[in-house]
Amino acid sequence: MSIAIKSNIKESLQRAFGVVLEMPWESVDPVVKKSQSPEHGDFQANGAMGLGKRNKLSPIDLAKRVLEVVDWGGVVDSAKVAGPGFINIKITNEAIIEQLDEMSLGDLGVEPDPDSHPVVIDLCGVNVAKQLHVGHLRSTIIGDTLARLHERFGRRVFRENHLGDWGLPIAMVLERLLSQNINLDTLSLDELNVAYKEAQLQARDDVRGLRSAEKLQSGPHRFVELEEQNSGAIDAQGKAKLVLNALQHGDSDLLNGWQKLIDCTMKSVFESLDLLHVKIGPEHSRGESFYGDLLGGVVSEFQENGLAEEDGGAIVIRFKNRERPMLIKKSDGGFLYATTDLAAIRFRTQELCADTVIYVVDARQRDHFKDLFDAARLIGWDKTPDGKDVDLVHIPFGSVLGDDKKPLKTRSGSNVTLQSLLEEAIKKGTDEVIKRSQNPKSPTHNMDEDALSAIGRQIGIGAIKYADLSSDLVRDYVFDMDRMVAFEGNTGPYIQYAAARISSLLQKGGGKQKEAPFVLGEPQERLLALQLLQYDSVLVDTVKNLEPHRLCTWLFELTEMFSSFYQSCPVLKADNPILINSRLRIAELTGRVITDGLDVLGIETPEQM
RNA sequence: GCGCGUGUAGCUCAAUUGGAUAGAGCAUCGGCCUUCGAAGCCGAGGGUUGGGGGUUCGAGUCCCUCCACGCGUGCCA
Repeated sequence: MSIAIKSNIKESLQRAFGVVLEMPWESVDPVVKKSQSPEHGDFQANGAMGLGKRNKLSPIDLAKRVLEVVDWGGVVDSAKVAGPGFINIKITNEAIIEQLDEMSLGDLGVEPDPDSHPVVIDLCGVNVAKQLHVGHLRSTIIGDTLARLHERFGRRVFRENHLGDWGLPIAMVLERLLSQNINLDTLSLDELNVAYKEAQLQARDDVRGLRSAEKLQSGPHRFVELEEQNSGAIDAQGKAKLVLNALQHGDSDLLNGWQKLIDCTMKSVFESLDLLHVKIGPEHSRGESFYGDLLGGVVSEFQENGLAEEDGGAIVIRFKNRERPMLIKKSDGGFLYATTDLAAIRFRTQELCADTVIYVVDARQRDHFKDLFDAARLIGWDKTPDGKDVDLVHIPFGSVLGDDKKPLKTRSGSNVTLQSLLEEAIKKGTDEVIKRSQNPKSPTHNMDEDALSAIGRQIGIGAIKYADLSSDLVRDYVFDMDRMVAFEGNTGPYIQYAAARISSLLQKGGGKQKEAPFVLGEPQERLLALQLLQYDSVLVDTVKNLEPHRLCTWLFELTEMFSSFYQSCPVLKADNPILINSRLRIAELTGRVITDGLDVLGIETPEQM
């Protein structure tokens, strides 16, 4: 793969630097990178500058001497010293073709990760009794993409949907529904949600508390349920606490009702998740209730190890380098959200034995996860039972904003439900597909309505997901449906479109060209080939940094290069059969890579659109 | 107050982790459908990278400082 070419170049240079500098070659880093622009060759080595300075040599002289002794092993066409000591390297077409061949015959150059420990990804974060809204969008699709990315390398992944399914808020809504004699079997999520809000209001006695609660935006449960924060409403809360207490002691009637609330919520949630084309189902639900019985043990484990202390009746964990402690037990004996997360991190690292635990949660939870991870390190849950170090990672993504640059809301000020958002995107996608199918020259011309709307869904959803994943995750972004579904430029549909053109081309061209020799005559062919060879290293780079936008940017570049190639290099109408077959095979490989890459992003690739 | 984050073209965003002339997409302007899908291609203009200092062969990137905005900050989740 490109890795092979790049690592060959790197090793050749290491040995050459080693000879010139009279030092062990393994310790030399020639800093080999892909060149930014073709005029600087295919690869460049920047190591001569730093090495020259450290060894009191002129970087340019050093680079020149290195080039005098280097043995490239046949992959390099030319190498020149430029500027202050860059080495610009152009590789031979033969080397590109050889790697391309290998990539095409194998698994696109992707090498499996041998790590057998599972990866845990905490994502989605549904709250029982609430619809999914735009706040859940990012956690869900980023998390699913990171899961797919690891799975692409053969890793085992646990998608953990850490449901907000336990605690006082749930007890409150259950208490209210029961006291109103509402039939839980026929309950809709809308009704449940209304009851939830009413229960919140009932439990709140001061207007200021209500206002401040309304100002809070929505998102995954772990940072949104502050609506409970209030000082009064003793009565309603008192009743709810009785219900909670009975629940915790296993009252079977109440547990039965509680389960119905969950079923009601999740039925609707899974409909939305299905539309979103993410692999999250009932088997991924492991909510707060799962950890309910473990909380007391977690607290005492910290206490027994001298890592937690009593303070004003509460139990806190203190950290050396900061004032803020982590509260893990309230003075009234209750446990907190942090306690549940500690139980979860223990389960994930000690029971599931994951060596990577990734929390895809809003950036506002930074402090919480810093505390959580430090606490886990204090007690040793940063190692698996078999002694492997665990990567504990928080992916702090930014908020979704409306065009007023404030957290996205409807005109009436309520939260935008995910379902309505998805439906709008699907409608736009479908309208566009139908419009284009009117054209008799379009391959979609004779398709029936169902087929067209299936494609419209893939396009609309793809547009939303690509828009979300294609920029740096930590930044807030403005949700602009029109821009996302504009389908031009750096968008999901632009990439899908290229793949659709490729499948048409292959259909007309009579199928795949498995063994056809590659010919790289035109510059567009060469550029496309070099880009294709980077697929594996881009995936590695993306998973290493957990930054899906790297893959997006690369796929967009690949698509641009293909479009440019396709414009200037006739395929089926090329001069001779060798060229035709070569270009068909390049197109086919490009199509496979686009489909594979989009799949990692959780985006479908329609055959026609 | 303290902590964290963000600031790049009119707008939305990149920048291979310190590399060469800061790149794309929208929008604007100009070309290309009588050859494989124009959701496309080719080209043009557009920048004091929030300001100021510093580190070095080299800084959007690292350090200091100031500014603007956002978020968080002990018994909520």
